[in-house]
Amino acid sequence: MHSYRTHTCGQLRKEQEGQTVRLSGWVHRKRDHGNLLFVDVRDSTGLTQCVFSNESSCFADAEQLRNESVITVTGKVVLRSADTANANLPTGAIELVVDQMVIESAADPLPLQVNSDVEYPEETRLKYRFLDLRREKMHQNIKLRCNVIASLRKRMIDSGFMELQTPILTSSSPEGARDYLVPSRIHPGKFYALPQAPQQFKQLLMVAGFDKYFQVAPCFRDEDARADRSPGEFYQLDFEMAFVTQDDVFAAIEPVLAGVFEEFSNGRAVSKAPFIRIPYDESMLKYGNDKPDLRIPFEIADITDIFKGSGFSIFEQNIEKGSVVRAIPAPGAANQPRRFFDTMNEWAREQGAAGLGYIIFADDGEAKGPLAKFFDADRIQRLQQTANVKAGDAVFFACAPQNEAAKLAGFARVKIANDLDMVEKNTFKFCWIVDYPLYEWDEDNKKIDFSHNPFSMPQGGLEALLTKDPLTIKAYQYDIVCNGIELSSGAIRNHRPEIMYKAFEIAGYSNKDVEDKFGGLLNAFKFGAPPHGGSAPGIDRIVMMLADEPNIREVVTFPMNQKAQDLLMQAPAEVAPDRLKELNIRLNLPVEKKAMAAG
RNA sequence: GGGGGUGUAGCUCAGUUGGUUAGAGCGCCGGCCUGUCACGCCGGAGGCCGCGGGUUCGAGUCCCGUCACUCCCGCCA
Repeated sequence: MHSYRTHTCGQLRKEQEGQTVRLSGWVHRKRDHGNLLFVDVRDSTGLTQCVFSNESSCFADAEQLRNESVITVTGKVVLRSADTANANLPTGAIELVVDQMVIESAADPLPLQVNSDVEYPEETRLKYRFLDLRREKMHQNIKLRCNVIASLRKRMIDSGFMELQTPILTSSSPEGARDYLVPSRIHPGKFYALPQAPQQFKQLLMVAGFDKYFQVAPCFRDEDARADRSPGEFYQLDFEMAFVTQDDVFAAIEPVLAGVFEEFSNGRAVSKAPFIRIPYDESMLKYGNDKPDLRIPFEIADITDIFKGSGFSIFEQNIEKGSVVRAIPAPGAANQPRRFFDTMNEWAREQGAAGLGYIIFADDGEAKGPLAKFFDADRIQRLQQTANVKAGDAVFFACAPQNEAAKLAGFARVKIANDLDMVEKNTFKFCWIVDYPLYEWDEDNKKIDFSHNPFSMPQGGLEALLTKDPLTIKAYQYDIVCNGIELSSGAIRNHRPEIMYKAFEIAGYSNKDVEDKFGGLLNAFKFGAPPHGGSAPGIDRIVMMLADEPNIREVVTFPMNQKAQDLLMQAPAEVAPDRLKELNIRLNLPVEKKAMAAG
């Protein structure tokens, strides 16, 4: 006989009627009828109703059971009568009539209820994560995560990728985020860094001739958290391919992502490969950002020209100074109450804008609103055509310098869509954003800097770097976006040392700077490097979308809180003085922290 | 670093215009109950109303400060 169980709690059916079986699990819920007691016993696979009658020798013990205690019960599988069967439960045709019970582990009163889906504060959930993870929804999310990762792995391997590991203790990498540093004991004063991504290693693997690499890669970045961004660490499906163009990379990963989303979509629609491609500049204009939510059925348009000479002096003066005007349609909003428009204006001011002008096209086509008088028939027609609005719609105007106007219009588009409930539901809409600028103007430091990844191959190669205005050069750099969330960015890499030197020179780095910072990679490129490229979709975000969760912590087993603390394991923590001494580290804390440490 | 929101029982929340003894549901403890499956019924314990200060005859409620949590901005190529 098994010590703990012959079956799992989700397993028994009417076929097992009459068998003597043993189950182990948690007390999910107890229903005490005095001389008859029902206990739902739960494990990872499901629930089984166990019945204790007062004739059973373990009845008294069972009455004392608290929720979430762990028990092993032995008894006979009995068919439930028609009026007592539970059709909502997979095991509802039977029940276990218990004659022996062992309490494996008694539970204290609970800080959060496992058998309920009531909401608890983040803090409680994280401190008692082991209980939170027992709850139905979290349990399913984590199972989903496991299945998604297994599916990604299988699809990558079936496509000819090799899963390879790269170091966790490494050197500071060139990504833009802060590193997590690990002090070296053997080399006083020196530090390892945890990888922000295996970027240089995967490129080295290409130089090493492995052709197609992937990894479910942990990445570490010391940046502040967001709802869709774990503090500290997260996982990427990191991959890289040799001898590929941008289109080859897309063709390799699209079926993997589309396939995984199809597999776990639960009836929701998924974009078919190939995904549409939107140049960066176009995305910034039409959506106000580089992560468009294509579930929203309307786009932003530039209408700067229409305001020129309109007589609306505030906008005209700003346009003189270089501002642009962007139109954000609000389809069908003509009949919204005045409050809708006032609220949008207030919201815009909260965003730091001067406000949002608007025009309403009544059902009969008449233009209304404070700005309507500045629009003659010709302007009305141009506006309706350019912004794609008609009778019954409204349109908002954002007037500001180009980047600000784009950003405000982008936020307004999302807000309008949400407020008017126009975001298409039950669908995953993918797109690629392509043709990112290689450089951007760094206003703080008054210099040209890389806008994204310094390792991207410039479009036009060395020729472009030598002849074109740097700010007009595009890179073979791309993001994949789904429903307004950036899943990954990637690039065709710059594998030519002479192009790298030149690219860095334009951003103000000497050859020596490049050699000092990226010597390992650069050196590798001098011994026969294949052209290569790749990407790294964020796994946590993929699972978060498939689980339809608004927060990334809902799909991570043991996440840290927003302040990068692990409330369960009490990390980060102080360490013993002798450990610091061994590492040649002396603390120099700010005054108030010193006081706290001393106290 | 900055901004918004929240903070009342173990948990989820209510608490009127500032007014006497701060409530409910779940959980916990005790009692009753042989067909429940969110079992039911009766009873009980449990509160520095985040903390500090102020206004007031009187503060959970108003004001100031502070702390914690949370969301957002900065940041994250």
